[in-house]
Amino acid sequence: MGRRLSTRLFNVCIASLCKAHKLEKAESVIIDGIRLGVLPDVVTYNILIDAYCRFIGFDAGYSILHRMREAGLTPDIISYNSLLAGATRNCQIDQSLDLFDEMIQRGIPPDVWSYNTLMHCFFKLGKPDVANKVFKDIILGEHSPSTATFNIMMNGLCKNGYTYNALMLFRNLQRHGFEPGLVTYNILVTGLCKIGRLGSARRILKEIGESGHIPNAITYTTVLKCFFRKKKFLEGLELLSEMKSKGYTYDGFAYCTVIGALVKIGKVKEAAEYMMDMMKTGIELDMVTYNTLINMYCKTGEFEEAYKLLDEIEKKGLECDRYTHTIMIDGLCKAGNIEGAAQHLKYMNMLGFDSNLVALNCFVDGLCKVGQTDDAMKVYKSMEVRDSFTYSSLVQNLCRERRYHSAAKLLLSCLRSGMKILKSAQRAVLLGLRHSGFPGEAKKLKSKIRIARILSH
DNA sequence: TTAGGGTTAG
Repeated sequence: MGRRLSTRLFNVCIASLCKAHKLEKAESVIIDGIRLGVLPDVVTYNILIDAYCRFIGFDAGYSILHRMREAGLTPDIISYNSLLAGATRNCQIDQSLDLFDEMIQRGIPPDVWSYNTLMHCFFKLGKPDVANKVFKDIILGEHSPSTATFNIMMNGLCKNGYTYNALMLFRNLQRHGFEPGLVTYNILVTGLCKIGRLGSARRILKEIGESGHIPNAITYTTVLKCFFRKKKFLEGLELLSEMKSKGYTYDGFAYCTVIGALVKIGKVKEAAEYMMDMMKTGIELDMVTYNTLINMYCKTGEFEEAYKLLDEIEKKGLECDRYTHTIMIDGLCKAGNIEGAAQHLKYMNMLGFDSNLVALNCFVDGLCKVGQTDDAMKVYKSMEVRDSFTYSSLVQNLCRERRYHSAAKLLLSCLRSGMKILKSAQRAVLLGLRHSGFPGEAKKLKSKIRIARILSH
């Protein structure tokens, strides 16, 4: 009894170290434990499999299985399901299928979790048809489906562009007595918001209330994000105050949504208030949170604060990502510090972030804004990949300098490459040509635009 | 052990 209890406590300790990403420490605790006579059991190894899969990779997780056998222990269904989850996280379907073979061979029959994970893997690979076959197999097979089976199915359908099918499945299940949990509702709300069906999303939100569930951070941030994306700022702010009046506690995700949205609509003062709130709660800042804050400081021109955060990130052992660099480059450009932006771009390339389209687009726009349009054109010509942002920005800036013929040329090459361009950029070129004494050119351009559009469809 | 929300540009 004493021995079992200490192994359990030992596993709790290993699990919390693994959760905190401290794998080396967890390993050294295991060694200490062995010295003290507490031997790792199947649960210990299962915790390690999951952590190694999550933080290092599938192969590292799989190697724990060997260690387990060497220690004289037999992997169980949880060991295999953790490995399946690891393979699914990286969309390694071959490894998943090999694991199924291995499980059957070793006399550990896959359970409903194994099939759920397999179905999830096919959805992640963008193969909803195969995923659907797995789903049918679960329904008709010997295992009864779990709530997660339906959740993974509905989530997979939404992510693969079949949100309405997910909604139909949901209604069908409800008719058969299925009682959705908050996760199910959130999956549907997310799916509907992603395709812009705010009305339907709101109906689901109402149903959540009627079902007796209480919407959580995820529900709110999802709907909030959708309001802001659809430029329904007023409704977004109303929802925000509703959340506030309900005494709703935010987490890091919710704070990022709110701060990001407020910065976007220029309400930086309010954004800063939310930032202070967030700091008070003592939330552990991750890269996304840092990026959100750096973006806020860049937009208010407080670069010193932004650089302080960059130092803090480094001290914490975190690594800036492409968002961080893009935010810095855009911020410096917007503040007119094109030199600083160019330097940061070089620094970013030095770090190995070599094909950052968004950062280059910001730089091109920044160069135009300080009147260095020819330099912007040079950068544009050197770019391996361009998108609708690149062209829209250049065309608009060329028009501002009354260089309508160059703008027209770029406009056409954009449309001829099958990309869209901002309507306002198109209008600027056509109006510019017309009003600067080239109405004939404008007319010709209009026809060319029409043909380019037809050909690109 | 599985599933859901957050950060960048015209």
